[in-house]
Amino acid sequence: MKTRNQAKQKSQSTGEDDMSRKSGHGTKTGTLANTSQVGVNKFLKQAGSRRSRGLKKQDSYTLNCDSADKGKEKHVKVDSNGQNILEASGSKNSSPLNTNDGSPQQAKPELEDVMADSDWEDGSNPNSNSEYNHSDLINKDITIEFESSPGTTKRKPIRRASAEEKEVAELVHRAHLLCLIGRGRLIDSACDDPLIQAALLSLLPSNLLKLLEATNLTVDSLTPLVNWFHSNFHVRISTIEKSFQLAISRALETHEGTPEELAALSVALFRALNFSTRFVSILDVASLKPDADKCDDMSEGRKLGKGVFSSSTIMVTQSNEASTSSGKHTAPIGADTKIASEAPTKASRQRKIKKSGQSRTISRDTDSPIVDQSNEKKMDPSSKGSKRRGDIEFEMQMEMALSATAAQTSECNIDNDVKSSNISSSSLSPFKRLKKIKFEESQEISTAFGSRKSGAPMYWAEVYCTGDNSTGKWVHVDAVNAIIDGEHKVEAAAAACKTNLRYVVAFAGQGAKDVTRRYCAKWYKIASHRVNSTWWDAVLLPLKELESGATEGTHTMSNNVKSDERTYLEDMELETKALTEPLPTNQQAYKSHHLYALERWLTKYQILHPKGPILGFCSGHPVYPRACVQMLHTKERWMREGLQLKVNELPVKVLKRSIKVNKGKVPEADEDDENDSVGPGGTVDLFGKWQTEPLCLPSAENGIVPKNDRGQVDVWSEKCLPPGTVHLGFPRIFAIAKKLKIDYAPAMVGFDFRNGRSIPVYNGIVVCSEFKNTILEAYAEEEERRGAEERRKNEAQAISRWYQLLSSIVTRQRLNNRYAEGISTQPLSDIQKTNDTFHHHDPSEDVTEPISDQANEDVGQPDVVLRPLFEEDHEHVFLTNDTGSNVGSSIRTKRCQCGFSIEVEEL
DNA sequence: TTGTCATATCGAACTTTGATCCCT
DNA sequence: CAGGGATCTTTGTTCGATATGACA
Repeated sequence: MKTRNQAKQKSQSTGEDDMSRKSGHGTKTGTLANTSQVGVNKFLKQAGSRRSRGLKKQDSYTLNCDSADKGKEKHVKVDSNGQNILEASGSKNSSPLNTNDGSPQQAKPELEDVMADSDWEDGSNPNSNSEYNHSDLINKDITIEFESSPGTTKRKPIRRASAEEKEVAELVHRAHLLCLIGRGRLIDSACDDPLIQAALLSLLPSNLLKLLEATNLTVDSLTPLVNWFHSNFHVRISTIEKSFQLAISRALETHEGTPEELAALSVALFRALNFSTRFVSILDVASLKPDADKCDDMSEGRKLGKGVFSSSTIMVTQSNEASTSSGKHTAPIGADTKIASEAPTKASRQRKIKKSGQSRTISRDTDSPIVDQSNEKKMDPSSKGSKRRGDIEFEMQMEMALSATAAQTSECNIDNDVKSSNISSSSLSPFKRLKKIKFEESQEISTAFGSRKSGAPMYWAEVYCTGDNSTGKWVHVDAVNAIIDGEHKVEAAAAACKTNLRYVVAFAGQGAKDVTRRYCAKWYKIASHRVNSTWWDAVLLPLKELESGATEGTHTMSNNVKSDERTYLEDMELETKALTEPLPTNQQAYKSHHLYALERWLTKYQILHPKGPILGFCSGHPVYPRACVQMLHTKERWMREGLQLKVNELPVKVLKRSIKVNKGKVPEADEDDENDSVGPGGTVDLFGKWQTEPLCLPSAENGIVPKNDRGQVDVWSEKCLPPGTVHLGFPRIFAIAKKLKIDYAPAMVGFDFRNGRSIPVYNGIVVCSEFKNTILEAYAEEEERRGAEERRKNEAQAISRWYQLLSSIVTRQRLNNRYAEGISTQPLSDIQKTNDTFHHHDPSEDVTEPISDQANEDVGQPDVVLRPLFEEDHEHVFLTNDTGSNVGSSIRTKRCQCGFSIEVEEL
């Protein structure tokens, strides 16, 4: 039975649940394999339902399946799970059409269940008419009617994500995070490769090698090194090698590589020079919110390979849509409709982006080849020309990006304005060129490349600089773009490329540390896009230790700051940053801000206490620290938390109770209620936590359990137990207490909703602690007795059924013998033979033994009872000693030799 | 372009302490 | 006739979060 309370607990403990599973002592079924399976199943199910969502929109579809089942018309019905279920009219042996979705191993009974259980949407299907002649339509084309033509479907159906979809999105998010952490560690360890480090050192000009001897590393001393790296290594888009180790070696050889590889090389170089260096990466992870990928987070789709098609295919198919789709796609109407309706908006959006100049950069993404390949695959061979033009476009963009980054290096002024920091004046000319090309090209080549929000700084290094002062700090070094100490620019640059800066993780020594705070000024914007921090912290905890262990003192030993202090100082720095976020300028940001609060955005059950200090003003409204926001509850609610109100506390807030609650009960009083609802019973008094104290219930005295006015104890938690009492949550235990005449109270543990009302749920009893052992012992004894009794009953029933079975066999044989002479007498002789072998048993011997023993050793007991069956006109005779009885029970089983038995209770 | 506001919608939380019939 | 067990049915409201669109 699921009580509301339990359900609530379950929902609240989702985070911990995962943690406990992770640590191995979770639920019984919480093995890693099971957990994974559950997650994967959800995902697959989700995928299936997503695919069919388009179909679901229509009422029902019919299609001709000539190849599959010639001459038979099938009605495709799509159930809520996305499985296509076919009914072949007039044919019983129809089988599910083997479409892509749905589970092929689905058994037939299940299928029937699905058909029975699913809510069929009523469709105006003429074929369902029994008078309908099937042959008439066999060769006719099927017309599919859309409710509105694709061109006019402007308004998107607003469908909000369900809880399940959210859960799946979160699972994907988590899994993706783990993968990206794994990737980061892989790269980090590649940066430690001594061969690569040595090779890099060998390339370094001698003047830069002096850095090896540098005692106090400063930001300025890094500049020539970074400039050298920037001028010697260049960005290439694709990578050929599959292993990162090989890829980085190749990048080292060719002086070209993906941004990821180059960033790794820079890290390796810094490490070769004995700098404490981390490899830092933005984890561009799949969105935590369902369906966010397709609208605002295309990079995530890109990373996952999920959005790749949705972005690239549309661009290409847009032009060929008419020619390709009409012939092939008859079934997946919904999907095509969706694409068709979405394509224009996307294209326009991308054009918008381009116009605003945000497509300045090249794709530095490692996954770009995937995108390109998929583009190629999706493209028609005939559209090869457009691909070429795409290449030209891409080259242009690359050139543009390089010039842009070069310009950035020279004049990296601190500018919060995204556009101005990214598009320097020198980069305008290639941008114009690109625009011109785009203008000249027909729309079909369009934006396949520019659509991707690429070019965001994704990888860089952090070098620990002791500098002139004694404290030192981690310095952002983006060698690929030749930016040093530009941590404040990262957020803007990422935002310009529509990349969310949700997770920035620094890797070192196989460990990892979340350093998002360093780069993120507006935490409130990303907070809701990050996973449950409990889980994330638990994941990072061991990695953080590894990381801090690795970054200790690899630099010169002369610095004053010790390694653990270094970690501590950085933690403090990040913490400080977290606590000193600037006040947002828009009011809505205060709604869910973790640091600040406006009174107007407080919820019904919240209050400011104490009301101050005022940290500032936003549009004239005072801003208070979020820490002053306190939750309010009713007296009863606090009781559940194990708290009670202090004496003489007045409610800090009084809410009007909803009128409608009483409406149903007192229909006559409607008008009165509406007019004046503020009565003593019409209000809810709310109290803050500061008005409460630990619950102090009357303690048990003289073996009497203090009960509430309902004669029970509400056991919301252990805290709610009166002192000196224990909760014994066992079934039927109240009977023991009753029997022993020990005072007890039923333990109510929650409510269950049935018949539209809440029903209390009880679980065991509450008794005084001194009786605990007595009751438990008696309970164990009683349960044992009950168990034995149940066993005895089961066995007696088994025996009885054996008797009945064998009797009926014998009877049947006898009838056969009598009325069907000559037909297979063999079985009878077998049975008789069996009987004969047991004939030496004396029936009176058996009854002296307990029945349970008989049943175990000699289940059938046919020898005793079968013989009399052959006698005609049998009357049951219950011998006085032929009874079985259980010790301590007044029930006796009387048994006739024929097998008939009856239970009687002796008075 | 961004912020604000209104509106719509969904999910979550909260609410809260049986009645009746049938069999033994 | 008492007592125990099975069965009945599956609320309704409010609030918060979020998406969307209009407008400044």
